[in-house]
Amino acid sequence: MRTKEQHTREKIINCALRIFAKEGFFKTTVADIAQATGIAKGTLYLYFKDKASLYVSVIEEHFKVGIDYLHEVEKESMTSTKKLKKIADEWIDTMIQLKSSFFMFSMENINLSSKIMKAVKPIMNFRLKEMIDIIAKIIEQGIAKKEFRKIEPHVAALHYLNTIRTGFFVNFIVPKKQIDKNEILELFFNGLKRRR
Amino acid sequence: MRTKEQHTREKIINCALRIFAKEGFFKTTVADIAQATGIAKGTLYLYFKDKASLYVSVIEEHFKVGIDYLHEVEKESMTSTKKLKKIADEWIDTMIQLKSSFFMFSMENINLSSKIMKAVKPIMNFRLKEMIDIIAKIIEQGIAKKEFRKIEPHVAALHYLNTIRTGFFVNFIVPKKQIDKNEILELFFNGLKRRR
Amino acid sequence: MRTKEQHTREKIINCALRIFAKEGFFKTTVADIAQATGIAKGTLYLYFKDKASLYVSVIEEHFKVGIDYLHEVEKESMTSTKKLKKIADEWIDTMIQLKSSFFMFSMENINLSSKIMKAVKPIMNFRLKEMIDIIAKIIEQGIAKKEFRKIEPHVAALHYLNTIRTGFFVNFIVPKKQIDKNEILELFFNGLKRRR
Amino acid sequence: MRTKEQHTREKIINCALRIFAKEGFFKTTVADIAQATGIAKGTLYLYFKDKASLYVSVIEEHFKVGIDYLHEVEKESMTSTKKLKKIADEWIDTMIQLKSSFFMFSMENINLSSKIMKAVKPIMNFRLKEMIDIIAKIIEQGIAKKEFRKIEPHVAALHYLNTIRTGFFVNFIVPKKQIDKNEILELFFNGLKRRR
DNA sequence: AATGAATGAGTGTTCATTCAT
DNA sequence: TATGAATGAACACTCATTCAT
Repeated sequence: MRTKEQHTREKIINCALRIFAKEGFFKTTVADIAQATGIAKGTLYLYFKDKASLYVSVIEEHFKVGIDYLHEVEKESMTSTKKLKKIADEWIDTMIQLKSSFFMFSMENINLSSKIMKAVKPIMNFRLKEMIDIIAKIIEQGIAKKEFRKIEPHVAALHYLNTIRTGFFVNFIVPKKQIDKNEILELFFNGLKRRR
Repeated sequence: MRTKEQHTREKIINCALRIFAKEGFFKTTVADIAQATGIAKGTLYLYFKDKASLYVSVIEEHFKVGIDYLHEVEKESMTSTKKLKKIADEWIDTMIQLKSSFFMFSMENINLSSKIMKAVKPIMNFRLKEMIDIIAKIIEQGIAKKEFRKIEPHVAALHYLNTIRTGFFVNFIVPKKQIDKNEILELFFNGLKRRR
Repeated sequence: MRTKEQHTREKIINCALRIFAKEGFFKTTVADIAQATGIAKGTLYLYFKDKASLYVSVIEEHFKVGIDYLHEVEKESMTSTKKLKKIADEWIDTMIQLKSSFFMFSMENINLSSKIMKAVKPIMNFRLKEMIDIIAKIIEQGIAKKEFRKIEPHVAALHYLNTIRTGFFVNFIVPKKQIDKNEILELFFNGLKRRR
Repeated sequence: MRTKEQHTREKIINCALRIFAKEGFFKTTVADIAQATGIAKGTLYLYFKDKASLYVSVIEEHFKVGIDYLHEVEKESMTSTKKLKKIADEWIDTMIQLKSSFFMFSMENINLSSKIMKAVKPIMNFRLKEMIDIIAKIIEQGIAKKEFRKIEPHVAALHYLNTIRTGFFVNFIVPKKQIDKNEILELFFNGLKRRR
């Protein structure tokens, strides 16, 4: 059973996610988030110590959802290729909807020297490694089943995330609309294929 | 011949680049830039309308340098693979030095909805396309010479830029040196290779 | 018989006294007092209209205790000198324990122009006069019994309170530890003594 | 020659003194001080790090003026009694004008546990001791000249400062003019007198 | 052209107070 | 009676921008 408190907390995180994603940390005001959530500014501080903690919580939640999804798909009975396609499709769509690659692949900020980022960095790093591990596991299974050639699975996993990012940006940058994410994914899978 | 004005302008841009790269747009204060440049805050406004324009100028300059380098390498007589490796090496090193992937590959910000980004976006988009065109040209040459299989060169070019980005982040994310940029790049090139 | 209501009220006042004394009016939060009392913030408002009224009540109670004590000692059968010594000892100890000269002699705040102080001022004034009257009575008795020379008893009473204050502060300000309150009191009593 | 900067700084301190004295630290807003000084809020921060530093500066300045005055009077050729009377008269008048005993004798706050007071405390303590030393010196001279009996001069000095305070409060507490500052002071001096 | 003191709009955060339960 | 979540007014402080010199 969900208490009201948890509900409000989640509501704030969800609204904050959308705004942080669109505006970034600094342009986002606490007032914006409160208004979007339909609560008073002060109320937000009952749930989060300060703006930075909220940001960290949003990232943590966002990663959690992502990692849960990875686990879920990993357990399904499909070829590794299909699993990776499914995940990529889902995530690219999510990013398109949010209009932001946001945290999940926003490793940019990792180098910002501000206080906030110093707090976010270890969390992101830890979670990112978790993600990479799960993806690497899927890739290992694919190697075992001869779907892929023998490659270092962690390297391939990182490259996979990179490919998803490209799949998102292709919508904004490359003009011809006929290009779609499948073309980019094909590029990735080709790199993994066994040479005939 | 370079006037003093041009000299000051360039000096500001160079100092601003370093600070913007490290701190990001919002954390960077006009005072920081002025101090780093060794001029007064007010002076900065003689050269740039406002902080946002300075940011735009910094990006433009940064892209210009990048595009010039691309043109230069493109003209050299090497295999396309070697050209792309050379560029990737150079850029990853630059990013490591700046401790930031900064603009060049910071397509993230492209979706930020703030005023500044609205000004930056078309410029970045335009320049990014210019970059992609040159890289696509190199890839096309590779396809012609049977180095690469037949793929959409613009898509591959975007994927190439993302891969460079990943090659940079590997240093921060996966601390164990078992994964390095070359492994990531190799995976990318493999995706382009013809199947035997 | 004491109702539960009265009990809670008194408990709040006692806790508030300690906190107000240590932190002052503004640094003390209603939440602090509620927590120290072991009640909810809202409950406090069932007993006191607002923070200022609580403050006023605390002062009133504090004065009441002081005045009751004065009456009590006044009735005892001792020389006036002994009565005054007894009172001074008791009060200096209390202040040292509270680590604050607090209200009793904190006429400072009397000049603060804030709303709260406007409410507190007449109460403090009234009660202070009551105190001074009782002390003056003790002094008058001393004069009658030739313990003291003829002086205006109200003036002497005020000076007596002043002396107690000095007795407290001497602990914090004058470095040599060998000085104690008795030395200060001696200074006071000497002023009252008849010249031989 | 006084620079403009020094002038503004002093102006801020003077205005702040009046407001802090009347309202206390917490009720005083930075906006109030800025407005009274005739400058913008931001300008104030060019001269003082924050509200607390301004407060500290105000206290320091206030003590400086007081200590300078003590030194000045101490050097004059009068009896010690006359010196102490002169100082008391001057200070009580100043306090009446400021409508606040403010810092000089506001030893109350010395026990407040807030951050600000933690910064102020050592400064006040140090300056207070300086004051007490000068007054003690005057008292010692009085003892040497047989004006006063043998008493611990530092204790007497502290008591003297408290008496001045009382001399000020008499105006607020006992409205009927039957008690005035001179009566209180006389009582103090009597305590110092040698018994015939 | 260059300065840097002055500005004031904008923001994060606190906390006394209320009110539905 | 008691609660404590919710409120929002109030305030300290920052910083891009201006302008008199």
